[in-house]
Amino acid sequence: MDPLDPTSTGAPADAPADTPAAQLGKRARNRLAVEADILRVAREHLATDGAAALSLRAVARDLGMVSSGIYRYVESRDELLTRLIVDSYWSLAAAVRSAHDTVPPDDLEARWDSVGRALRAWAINRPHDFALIYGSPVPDYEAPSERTEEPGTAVLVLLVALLDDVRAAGRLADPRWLGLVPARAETGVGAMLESPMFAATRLDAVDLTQGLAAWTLLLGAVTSEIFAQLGPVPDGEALFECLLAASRRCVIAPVGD
Amino acid sequence: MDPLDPTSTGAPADAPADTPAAQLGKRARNRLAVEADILRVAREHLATDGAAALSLRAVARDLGMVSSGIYRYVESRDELLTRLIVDSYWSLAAAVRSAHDTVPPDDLEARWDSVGRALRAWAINRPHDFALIYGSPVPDYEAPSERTEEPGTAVLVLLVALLDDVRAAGRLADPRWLGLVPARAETGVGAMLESPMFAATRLDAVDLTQGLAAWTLLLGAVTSEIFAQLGPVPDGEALFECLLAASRRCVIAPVGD
DNA sequence: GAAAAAATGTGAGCGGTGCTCTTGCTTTCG
DNA sequence: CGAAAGCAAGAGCACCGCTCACATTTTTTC
Repeated sequence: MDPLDPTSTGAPADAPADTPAAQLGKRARNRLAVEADILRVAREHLATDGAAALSLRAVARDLGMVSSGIYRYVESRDELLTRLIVDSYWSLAAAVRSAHDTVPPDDLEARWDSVGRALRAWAINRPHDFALIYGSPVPDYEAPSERTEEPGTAVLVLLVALLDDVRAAGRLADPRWLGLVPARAETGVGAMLESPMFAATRLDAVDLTQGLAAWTLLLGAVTSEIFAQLGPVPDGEALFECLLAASRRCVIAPVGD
Repeated sequence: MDPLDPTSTGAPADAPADTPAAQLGKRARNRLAVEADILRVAREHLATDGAAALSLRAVARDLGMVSSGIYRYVESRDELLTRLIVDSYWSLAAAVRSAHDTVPPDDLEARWDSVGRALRAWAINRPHDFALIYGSPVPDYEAPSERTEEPGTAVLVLLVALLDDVRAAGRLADPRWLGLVPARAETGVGAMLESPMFAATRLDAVDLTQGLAAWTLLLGAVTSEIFAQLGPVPDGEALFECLLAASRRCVIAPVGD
């Protein structure tokens, strides 16, 4: 609207140095703000009432807009759920990565433990987000894999790198500890190794299966605690430390071995 | 009522041979039939659309009754959910127990494996029921513990007995295998041993923690597969066998040890 | 057997949901 | 400036859980 700004009619594409929002028209600026608001309010509702109770009408109401108005910004309830899921994945990945990056790379045990503890801490702080990505899938809804694949595997990518470091250091636990039958491991996960995720590694099917056992135990420990599947546990943190150590042993051999 | 009653899975309550129902008035007889019908139809809806999509109106419609009429038989939607949950618990317990009872009691490994395989098979056959009891809790609803506690712990009771047999046979895996710190295990699960569930056993905190690690790994393996947390896995059964063996090793020492 | 009581079926109705469509208005762009 | 696109608002549809008043039927009680 403002003709005084000669750049306003130019390509508002991107690559602004400073104040990117100022270059956009009031319409585009408002859209960004509203989209952010929707996600923020939806997050609040998610944290207080859970995913199933998430209501577009309620979000719109909180934002002072008419119920139908929110559909200008959100395609559907499922699409909002997808945004929240992607958001949660990134949040978890960031938490895990930042915790992992504070420990020295050569301390393999500490790296595993930091990932496990960060996962548990994140899940305790945001149980509904945890349920969103690791709980039962929302019925009649499946997240579009093209949007969730990358953030969803971010944590696994980090663990695969760690697993490869363990292998490179010759510290992989003896597969016989887990009673692993190589042939069965091969048929079970062999094809997974084709994934680009493992391109930079020298892991084989047995290594990967060990890693999956450790990850399954770790995630199972967090899931069990968050969903209270065992009822009230006296000291959840102590129990988790036990299970964390057990999961660590699945992949990393103790020093005196 | 008989917990392992096969009719609890939803078979229509036809009058048995000895016809105890014949002694009741037509009103009481009809009530039993309608209650069974409701549970059966609700099960079908649960299997096709999931728990979140379960609708009392739809169940009533399928039964040819007016939507408000169903409230003569069901207190609320949550109460119907509770019935389904209790039903699922018993169904799982029956499946696991019947599988377990077909193997000789002195074959400890086979007993563990049979439990694990029965759990997985049941979960694959009835994924929504599995999600109902081991998935994310339904928001704004918590199952009344007085109704779910007994069926919910039935599988654990069986595993605790197995664990105690493993201990009695001197076949418990070395706790160092899992890197267990006794003091931490004590604080973590010590108080759980007070439960009457462990009254007939001689298990200590370390034994129990080992068992919890095994159970967590086992349940995590099934959860991961049912909820497809790892994406498409080439051969789910082979992978499960690997994880099943790993979970078994958490509690039972291999023979040549 | 008649009357009272309890259980059951019926329909209207309340407030909530996701979502669509139409109607105007404002901003943006050629 | 005018056309096009984006937007707010409201009405409306079909569904949901749940309540209530009312008529009917069965059971119990006198």
